Amino acid sequence: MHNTITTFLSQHLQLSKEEAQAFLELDLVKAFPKGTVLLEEGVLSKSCFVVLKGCVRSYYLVEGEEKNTAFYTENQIVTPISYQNQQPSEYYISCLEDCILCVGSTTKTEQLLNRLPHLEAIGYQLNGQKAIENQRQYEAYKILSPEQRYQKMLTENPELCNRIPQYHLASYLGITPETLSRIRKRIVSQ
Amino acid sequence: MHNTITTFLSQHLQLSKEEAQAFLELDLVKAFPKGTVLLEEGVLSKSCFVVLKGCVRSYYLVEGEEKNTAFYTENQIVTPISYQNQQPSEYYISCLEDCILCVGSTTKTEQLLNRLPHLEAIGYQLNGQKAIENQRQYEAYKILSPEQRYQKMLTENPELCNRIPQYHLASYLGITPETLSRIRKRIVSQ
DNA sequence: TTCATTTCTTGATTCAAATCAATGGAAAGC
DNA sequence: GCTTTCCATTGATTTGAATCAAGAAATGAA
Repeated sequence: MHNTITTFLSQHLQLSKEEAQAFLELDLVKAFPKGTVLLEEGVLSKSCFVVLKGCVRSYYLVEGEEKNTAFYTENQIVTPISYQNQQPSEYYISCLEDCILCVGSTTKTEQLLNRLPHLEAIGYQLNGQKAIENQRQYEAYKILSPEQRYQKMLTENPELCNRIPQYHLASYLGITPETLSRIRKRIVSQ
Repeated sequence: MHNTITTFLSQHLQLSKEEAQAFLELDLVKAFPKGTVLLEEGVLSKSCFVVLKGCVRSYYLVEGEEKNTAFYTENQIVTPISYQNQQPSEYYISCLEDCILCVGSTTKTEQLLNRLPHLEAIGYQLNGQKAIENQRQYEAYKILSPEQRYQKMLTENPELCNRIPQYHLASYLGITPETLSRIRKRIVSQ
């Protein structure tokens, strides 16, 4: 387990051994079975997460329909808007698979920042990257047709396309499962 | 002019007089006539902007069609992705109206950060806010119907709806001008 | 293995927005 | 002023995705 965490950390943060140790000592890692709801609509988020193993999704509930907005897999950071702005969440987050997550809270983050002040600059960078990524995704969604969005997904995230049930993928792509099925048929027969 | 800048600054940054002075001394403010292209596809962006007066839009050129992705008006910050990651831009930015802009460059930003190191933390915050804003916009676009998107625009940004030609607004909303016209008709007759 | 549940596919129909085409108005240029 | 160009509206038609409705396949549990 410690190994998984340090692997993740080294990929993102270039920490010294002491620094990595600081992370481990905070005891942040927890396991969650498939289906666990990590955050509910209307609730204040107390935690952010890093996926060490498994898959997490976020989704809005609109007129009884779940609308997936993101999937998070190994080494990805899940920071609910509600966690950042301390407003009630507008969406849900739940585990698509059995998960092992690094769970962060404001107090633990504070402790960490106290021990490792230079992490603040890294957070700065991560926020900037996140802003860019969100903008790109938004623009790609607007510009591309459903079929093009699926093609993009296929090339950029082939593993995810196999890992996730199609109806979840369809919801994420903003189409019905039926339409996704037909798109796939079209692509195969070309 | 200086007044406009200091007004903007005070709204965002809570600067001392000395700090505000540092901004002014860098001579960042320029005027651009309507139609000026501030950034072209394929080009490396050398500048970021703050709109002091006027309106700026960003758009992709897809198969000869302009697809608007954002409008920026007074006091809004325009940071091209290309400026941040120093990759060729995938989209255009141009002036919808005659504009007065505060123009930032990497060298000027450096000078500023040298004089006012505490601005770094503010940039940190702004990045975080931007990330949230982008995410919300993306999710709203996915969840809402064209009509709902227009309604949202109307309530959140009524001035902009009057300020911008409808066909630009339609492009931004991801619909044709004809459809927007029909949506407007529907709403009025209710 | 069998049964049940969940997920995916296929077909027929409906519906909303795009497209095509024309007209009416407003702003810009002379 | 008038003309021209650009923009908004309206109508008729087409199109692509949603919906409705069955089945088929895969997955999981007993």
